[in-house]
Amino acid sequence: MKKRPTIDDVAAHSGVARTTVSRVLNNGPNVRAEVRARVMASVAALNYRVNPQARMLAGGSTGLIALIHAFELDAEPNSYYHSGLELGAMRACAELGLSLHSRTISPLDPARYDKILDLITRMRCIGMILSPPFSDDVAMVQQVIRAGCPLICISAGDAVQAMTASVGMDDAAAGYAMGQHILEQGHRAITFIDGPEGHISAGQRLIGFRRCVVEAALPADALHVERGNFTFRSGITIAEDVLSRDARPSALVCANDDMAAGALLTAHRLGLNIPEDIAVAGFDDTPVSEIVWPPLSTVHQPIRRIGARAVERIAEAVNRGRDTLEPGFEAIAFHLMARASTASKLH
Amino acid sequence: MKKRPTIDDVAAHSGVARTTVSRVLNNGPNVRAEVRARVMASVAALNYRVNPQARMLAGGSTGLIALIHAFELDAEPNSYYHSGLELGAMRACAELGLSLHSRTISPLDPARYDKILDLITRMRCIGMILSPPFSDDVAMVQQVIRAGCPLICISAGDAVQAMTASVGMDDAAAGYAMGQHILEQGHRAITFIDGPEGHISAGQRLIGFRRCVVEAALPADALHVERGNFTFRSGITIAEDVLSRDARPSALVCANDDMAAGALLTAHRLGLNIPEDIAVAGFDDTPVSEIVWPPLSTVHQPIRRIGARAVERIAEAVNRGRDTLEPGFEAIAFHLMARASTASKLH
DNA sequence: AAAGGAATTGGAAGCGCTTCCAATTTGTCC
DNA sequence: GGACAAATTGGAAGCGCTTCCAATTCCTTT
Repeated sequence: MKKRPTIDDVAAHSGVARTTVSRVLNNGPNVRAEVRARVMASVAALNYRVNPQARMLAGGSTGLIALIHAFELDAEPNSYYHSGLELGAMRACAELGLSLHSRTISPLDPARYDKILDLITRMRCIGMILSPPFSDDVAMVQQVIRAGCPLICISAGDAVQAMTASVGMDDAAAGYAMGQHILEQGHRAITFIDGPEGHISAGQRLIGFRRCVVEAALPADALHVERGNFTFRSGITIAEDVLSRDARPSALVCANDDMAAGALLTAHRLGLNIPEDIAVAGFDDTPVSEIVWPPLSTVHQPIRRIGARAVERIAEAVNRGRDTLEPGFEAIAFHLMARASTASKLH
Repeated sequence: MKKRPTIDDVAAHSGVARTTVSRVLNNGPNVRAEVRARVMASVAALNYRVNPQARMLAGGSTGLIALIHAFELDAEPNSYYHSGLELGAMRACAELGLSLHSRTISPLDPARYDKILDLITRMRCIGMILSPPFSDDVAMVQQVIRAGCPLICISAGDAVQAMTASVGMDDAAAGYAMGQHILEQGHRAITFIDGPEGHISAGQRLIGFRRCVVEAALPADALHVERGNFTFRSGITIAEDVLSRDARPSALVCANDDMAAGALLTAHRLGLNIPEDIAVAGFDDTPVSEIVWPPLSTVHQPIRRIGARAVERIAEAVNRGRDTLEPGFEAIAFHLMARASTASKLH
């Protein structure tokens, strides 16, 4: 029932001025190491946590972070991906006393650059998060950086990674892990259904998967690739084509779960048993993967964690007074979820 | 690029003191109607919006709202339902300058009451949202109310509705709407798969559905009811039973989408055509409903909206200085999503 | 060893708002 | 019509923090 300690309590406890505590808290310069340590000790002793509201008020900052995602007619509007990203980002914002403004913009909107710049100029947001496919739009990234807004891109490609920070799961590694899993199950004739052309994550997943196959020294024709577009429908139609050929593969790996769900459906319709006749796997571990039969093997993409990290990275940079994030990619750990849709035919 | 107007700008513009503006903004007493109107006009003219951070700081309130959901082993941890509720609530909180603390508690935890009370006493939250099944735990509701914490329950039953406010979709009306849709398609032999025993929403859906059937003056045996438990698995097994009987129904209505997805699977396995041989419908409109074949007819439950309303209601009450919400149920509009899984056999 | 500068620390003003309390106006009663 | 209470309004003190600027201390120089 006690009141929370304030910065003044910390100051009194460590015998310095409030200003000095503030400096320590904000990684400010000009504080002796000894003093800094003493203040930190007091912070710990009193279990002090800054009041973000007071900080924002005094600092005059809006504390606003913009999360931009693309509106695409193809994709369902409440997609698991976007919700997860937003929820993760929101939680992190709440933790840090920031606020999140999430906005959907069409990649075809001619005014899209202006809209984004407006967020920076008029709404004065202190940082921005771009999700795919905006996270790979070099021109847009350039504009934002030039406007002096700390920017982090979700699952960006190489070009953007060289310009600013990016977070995401290591899709190539995930593809590789899936490759290992599939090969372990004894499959030697595999079809991989890729995502839409130019989609970074899908491309990386394939690259990793292929690398695994190549390293296993399988014949070149062990792996076939088809192009899908991430939708359930495309999973259905491509699987119809693939599974009705003479030389049917024994495993069908799809670059996301929705297509895998479609493939599963087609397999059922063709009277195939899963995984005995055909193993199926996806990527992302969206809720669908447990609402299909058999439960789908997939790679869990920690999308909320990714959203949260994006916010944290921006907050760190801002606290350090930087208006640009260190270029490079930060990988968030993924997990292979081996479920019944790929259970081994060998055991 | 202009700075946002402050309360002092409004005060100057309307020729009163800052204090008076504050009173108007907080619905305080002792303000002449004429003055109130003048201030409101200035607020509108300047497009003024209070700075929630400053308000919290000065008011000394934590601005914290607790969202409690139950941790259940059966349910998937990232369920669409919980995420949606949380996201909606978070957005509303952001809008209102509040913060949300969402917490999962096991309904079996012997310390669950203490944990909840702790949130009120120690964390000093200004309001609480209980989601099912906690929203129907009369003892818990009583405790929270007695602790003087404004409480709103999601989709509560009658007993709780008499004690505090509740929001949700009108499940009985949704059931009725689904009944109308199913009857319109010409079905006269229907099986309804109910949710777990005691589940308020599932029960209401059935009640509404049954009322529709009764009003249509169909014979008593037109509607059969089976008990499911909301899981995909239970949809599969119950459908196996129901669909392999001699007198197979022509429509299978499930109290949620997950069970409907299971039923759909079973129907495929049994070689039935959907919707020709058997129509299938669900409730909720979760993403699965478009990741199955054929796309599932269902009732869209605006779960984000519900979360947002819950927060708004608490904020309203708190602003008005009340520590208890008006008992009663607030219904959020739903929409029937008629898709291919119930397309008419008549047309 | 004295002066100049850099590094470190503290004082104090204010961010935009609520709220206690005092000041002013209005209404009421005999 | 004057005294008193009630209603209405305004002044001013903070809420917990950042930040400008002045004060102090510590090193370097020459």
